[in-house]
Amino acid sequence: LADLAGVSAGTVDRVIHHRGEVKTETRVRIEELIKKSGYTPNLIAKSLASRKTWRIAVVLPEGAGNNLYWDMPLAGIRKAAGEVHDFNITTDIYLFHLDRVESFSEQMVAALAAKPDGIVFTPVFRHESFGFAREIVAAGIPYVFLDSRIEDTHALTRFGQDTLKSGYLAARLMCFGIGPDSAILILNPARPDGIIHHLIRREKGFKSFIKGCNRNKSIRVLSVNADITRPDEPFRSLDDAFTGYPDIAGIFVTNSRASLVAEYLESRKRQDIILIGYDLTKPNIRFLKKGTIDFLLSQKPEDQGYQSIITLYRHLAHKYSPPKLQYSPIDIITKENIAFYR
Amino acid sequence: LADLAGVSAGTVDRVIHHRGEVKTETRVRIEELIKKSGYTPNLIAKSLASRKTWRIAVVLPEGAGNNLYWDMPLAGIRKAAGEVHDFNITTDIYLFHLDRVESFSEQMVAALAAKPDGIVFTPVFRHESFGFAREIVAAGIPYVFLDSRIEDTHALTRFGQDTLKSGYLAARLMCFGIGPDSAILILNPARPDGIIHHLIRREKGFKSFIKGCNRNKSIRVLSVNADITRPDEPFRSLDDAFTGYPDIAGIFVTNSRASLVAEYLESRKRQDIILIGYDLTKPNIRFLKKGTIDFLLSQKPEDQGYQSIITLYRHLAHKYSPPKLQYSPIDIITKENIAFYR
DNA sequence: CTGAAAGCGCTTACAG
DNA sequence: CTGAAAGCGCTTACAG
Repeated sequence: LADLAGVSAGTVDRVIHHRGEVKTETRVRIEELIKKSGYTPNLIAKSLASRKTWRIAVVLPEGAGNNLYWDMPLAGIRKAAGEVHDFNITTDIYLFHLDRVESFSEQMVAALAAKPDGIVFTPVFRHESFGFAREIVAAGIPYVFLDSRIEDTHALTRFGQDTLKSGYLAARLMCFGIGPDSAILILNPARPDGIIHHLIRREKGFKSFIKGCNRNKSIRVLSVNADITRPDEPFRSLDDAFTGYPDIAGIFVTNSRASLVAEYLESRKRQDIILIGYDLTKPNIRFLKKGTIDFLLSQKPEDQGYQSIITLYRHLAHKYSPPKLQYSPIDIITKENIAFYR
Repeated sequence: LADLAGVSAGTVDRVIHHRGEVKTETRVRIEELIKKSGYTPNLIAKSLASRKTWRIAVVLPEGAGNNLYWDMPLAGIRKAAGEVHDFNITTDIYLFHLDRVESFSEQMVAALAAKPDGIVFTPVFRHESFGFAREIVAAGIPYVFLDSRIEDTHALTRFGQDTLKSGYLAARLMCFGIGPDSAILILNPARPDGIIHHLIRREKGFKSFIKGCNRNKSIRVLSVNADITRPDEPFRSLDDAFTGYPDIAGIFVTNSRASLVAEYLESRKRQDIILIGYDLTKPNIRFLKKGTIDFLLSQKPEDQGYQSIITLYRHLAHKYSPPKLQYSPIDIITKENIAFYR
């Protein structure tokens, strides 16, 4: 207690929190004392004494079904929620279905209706997300983007991956291992409504690196979009590609569905093909361990989820201002180091 | 407060902490209530109320001079120390010189003399470390190994890397990129008193993978120990190796001194050689960015330092028992993803 | 064996 | 503009 030096704790509190109602003279005196004594507030006591509580709403795609990816950020969010619970933070989670815009909108509306003090959400649907962001700004609520992101300068911060660089990195690995005079296939797993922005950037990054592939290996690149919602299309697309380009020696899958291609390669006995994909989903890990998938790039989704909550907590409780954009490391995972990333 | 159900807070406290002096009858009643109400103690309040303070002693090699590696765990330790400070933990750091056993012993003695409540140390000198470990056990102080480790079942936990697997991983990358019919050089940077145990294991892992190098590339492996404390020896050893084996196409350096080999390769205009090493030291990063070093494997030393303190805190304050052995992920770092690991 | 009181380092009304 | 009191959810002696 810095009140040993003149005034009462209440007054000291007022100057620390700039709550006015203090004579300039005594304010200055206390400020100097704080500096001189190297006073640093005890956050523990602060949190215990403050009756203030905060509610954070999280709107996230559901991980069930075949989109297991989304269980990972959720796990991180749950962990962080547990840790900040004693600091008077409660966390409410709203899950939506990735294939229905209305589901996203419903959950966002529900989250907003609860009037939270902070929001974490995944703006997968661009148009709608811009609308909601506007609403949230108008309500004066701080918010954080998780995983996806839209160009929005009002967000407190945006967690994500440098998608261009991640395509670059994939190409670097491919280029390192592939033999000369061969072809590479880029597979974009698409949906009826098109390809997600993310994947296009990864493809772009990949292509731009391959162009300058060192050691002049003379590599050709072709790229295919396969609608993964239609059962037979991926296999058929791949068969077509191999017929047209028998010298394909490497395949790059731009999202988490490399396991689909791995199944194909096994069925066609072509495990010699270099296969690179994204994300540590269960099926991907299985094929990585078998050697059918060579590399998986991972963006630490648990960590992103965890950080999104912690950042919001620090902002609410301690007025912390994070950098506007926070990229996760792009981990390179192989059969040999996967054991340490689980 | 669970005392709303019968007794006083003091009594509840006694049953929670098994402090005896409670009639069995009321103890059982309270225990049931705790379960039923889903009571979970507020750690914040607990820490604030408890007058107990703990001191942790950390004994670590000095990072100054040419062993910049050791600054990294230290950074993690400092970060953790800051975070647990409000939880009544103070951290004292004792640095020793890696090239003098006596320095290690002096610092260990000093650390022990302070009678800390927990100890983190790096048992680089095996013989002496066993002796100190015995002393610490006798004093009943919990301790944690950081980075290196010795076979000691009394340690609370040992943080480190699976050195065998890390050699394995290096070989996997080398094998993926190297052309057929070539030779690989393993360089062990040694000291006059021999090679550190660590490096031998890495070499062993590397060799065992290369043996089964896929696609039958017919690779030969030679290994060289170069005394890095003598200025000219590394370059001379490398010249000798290249004279004997002109088809060397890849070099694996078993510790953090890959930058030394990078300098050599640049001076001999042989940047075409694949170079794989360990640790994100400043010079290593520089050569990685230039492309002279192809891959660096990193064991998250900051994270290890950070975790060593947090683990000890959780053990002291909350009786947490960690797993006996904790391996860090082995990150694969390239020019393309280094930016995200700093 | 159990309760009542004081206190951890802060914040929050409420007097004056 | 400033102080004194009460309280956050616990722990720690101290009575009885």
